[in-house]
Amino acid sequence: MKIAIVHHPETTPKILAAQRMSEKDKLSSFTCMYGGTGKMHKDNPNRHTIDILQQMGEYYAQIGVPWKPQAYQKAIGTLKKLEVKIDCFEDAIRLPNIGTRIAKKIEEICTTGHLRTLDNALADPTHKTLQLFLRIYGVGLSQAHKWIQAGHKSLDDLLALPDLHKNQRIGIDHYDDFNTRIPRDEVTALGDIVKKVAADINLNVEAIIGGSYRRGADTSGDIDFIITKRNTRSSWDLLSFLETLVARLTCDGFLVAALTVPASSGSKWHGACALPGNPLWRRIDFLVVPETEFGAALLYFTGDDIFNRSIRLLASKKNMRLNQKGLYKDVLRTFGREKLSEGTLVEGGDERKIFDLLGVPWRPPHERICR
DNA sequence: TGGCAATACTG
DNA sequence: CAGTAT
DNA sequence: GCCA
Repeated sequence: MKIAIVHHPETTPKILAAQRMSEKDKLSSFTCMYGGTGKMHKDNPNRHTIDILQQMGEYYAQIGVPWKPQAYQKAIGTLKKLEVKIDCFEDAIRLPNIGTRIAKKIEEICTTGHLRTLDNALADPTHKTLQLFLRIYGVGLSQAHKWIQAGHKSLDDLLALPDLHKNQRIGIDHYDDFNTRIPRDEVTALGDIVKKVAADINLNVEAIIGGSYRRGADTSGDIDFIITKRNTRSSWDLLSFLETLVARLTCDGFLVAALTVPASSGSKWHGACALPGNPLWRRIDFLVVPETEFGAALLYFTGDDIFNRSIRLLASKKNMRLNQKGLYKDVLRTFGREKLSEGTLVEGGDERKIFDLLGVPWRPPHERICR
């Protein structure tokens, strides 16, 4: 007897095509699929709107409101790509990542020149103090609030405290240093010193500068080093090298403070360095990675953070997981998306392959500026 | 209306 | 663990 | 705050 093959409605070619389209549409909403150059031309017609929304987002971040800052960042990302001025609710609301609330604010900004909610917020003297304290390395909302609650108003007030944590004291002592942008040329010069010493210790080691520097920025907030060594399969293989490197650079007077040191199985070192003859302390981070994780580490340390979050979210939607060590597949999660299994490693060594496996078009670092 | 990245180090 | 950092 |  012949068995009739009946297409289930959802498997007809037409429907399948439609489903593929909807898959594609879903993916197109991920920032990482398009990236951005971050080049905000001085003539961007929305620069004033962007500036105000930026402050509004920062304000929410500073008072610890969850998720809104990210929403503002995404909205700003949309405006930055435009070449036309958006000055009314109707035009704004059509744009991706701009909903009712932000569209209203855009209209207010364009008609009055400012945002009343923001003006009120920034007029609050307590908030000024909060902003001051939050820019201390090692100080977050929780600590800043406690200090404000206790009546402290200045960095000098804090320096008089007997129970400051080690890193907090460094953060305050070098408050201005750490909050001063580093010109690209200086990052290059600082990097050359590290590279020279690294090569002197072990020729199989490669040290590259990631972060905003790799994205082509002309100033950076800190220096992010990714260090790898040929034929290594675990970051443990690099810990002794890192120890030697840090010792040598400290001895040379280049490294001037250690803020965090890797655990026995760890991989990151945070601290400060200074160019000979330059009194400014600069934040510097080392991430040591085995060759097998180099691509994932590079992706992670190149950022920007919006790009990272976007591509990691995309991975998780595909039942995968992306972290600084690699891309994993078959990750099991609960209905609440809580992770149940690590998944199996698919790729870690090659940055391009990770893009490919995720279906994300490769883009050079300077096109990963999404904020 | 629920989800929004994922992980390392300090105290 | 909560907090801070990337 | 925005989006699926």
